[in-house]
Amino acid sequence: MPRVPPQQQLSTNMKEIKKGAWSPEEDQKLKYYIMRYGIWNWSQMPKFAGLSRTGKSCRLRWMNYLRPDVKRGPFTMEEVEIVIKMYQELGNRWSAIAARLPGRTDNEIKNFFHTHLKKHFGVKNDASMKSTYKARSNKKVLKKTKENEMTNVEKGSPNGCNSSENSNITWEENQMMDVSMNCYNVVDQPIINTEINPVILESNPETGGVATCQFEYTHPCTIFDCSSFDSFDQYFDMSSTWIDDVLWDA
DNA sequence: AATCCCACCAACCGCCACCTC
DNA sequence: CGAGGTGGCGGTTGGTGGGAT
Repeated sequence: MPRVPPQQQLSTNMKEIKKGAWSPEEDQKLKYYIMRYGIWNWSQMPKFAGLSRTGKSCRLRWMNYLRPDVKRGPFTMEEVEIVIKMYQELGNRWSAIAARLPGRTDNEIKNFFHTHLKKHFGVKNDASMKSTYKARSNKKVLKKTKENEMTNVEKGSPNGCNSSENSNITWEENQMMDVSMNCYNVVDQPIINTEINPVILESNPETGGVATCQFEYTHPCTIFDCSSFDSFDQYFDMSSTWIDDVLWDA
């Protein structure tokens, strides 16, 4: 029997698989779900998190952008040196290189290499590569600083999200969401350490009651009757509305 | 001021390795 | 042992913004 691609598997369950840039709401849903229930199964997760995305897409978004320990901003000279050194050692094994650069993702390193370093490889030596990067990097930092100054003045949304028509979300907006979620957990107790180390689950919280299950908070479908809460979506809608109310009132 | 070009980067795609049954 | 499911990896694409003309 031919293998069924994950997209097709999901399309039977989901009305429509969304592609392209992630909206702030989608980010918040994914982040909130993982913070609350951990990572248990990427392919099933979008369904329970109320996301019309493939598991792969969710995983990528989490790994490359939403994960709390992801480091943003320009590469430091030390990081550039490591990338160059590791590339010479390992070649295009980006994940292996990323393992040597805490906070940097393989995707980010790959992009960085293709945009900054690739053209230099085999043409120029390391010193010239680094000097070229340094000049560009300084220019970029200056630009970013200027942007941030502008941003601090112009952005005024109480929940930190830019409520403009643009559906793309910035890193700064995501960080604001982190702050929001830390302050206003919908559960009675704070979620201990999950901001740094989300729980990796061994079972589906949907099934509940499994001995090896490590999640700290009960999945909405086990709190309530599954017929009334058959997805995380409904629960999230209730919770986020509550969060929004608190934040706007504050 | 308008248009074009290019750099950047988030996200997608296809493939493969590993695991489970 | 083989089939199927899942996650991870690397290559590539497409949208966007900024600089050049």
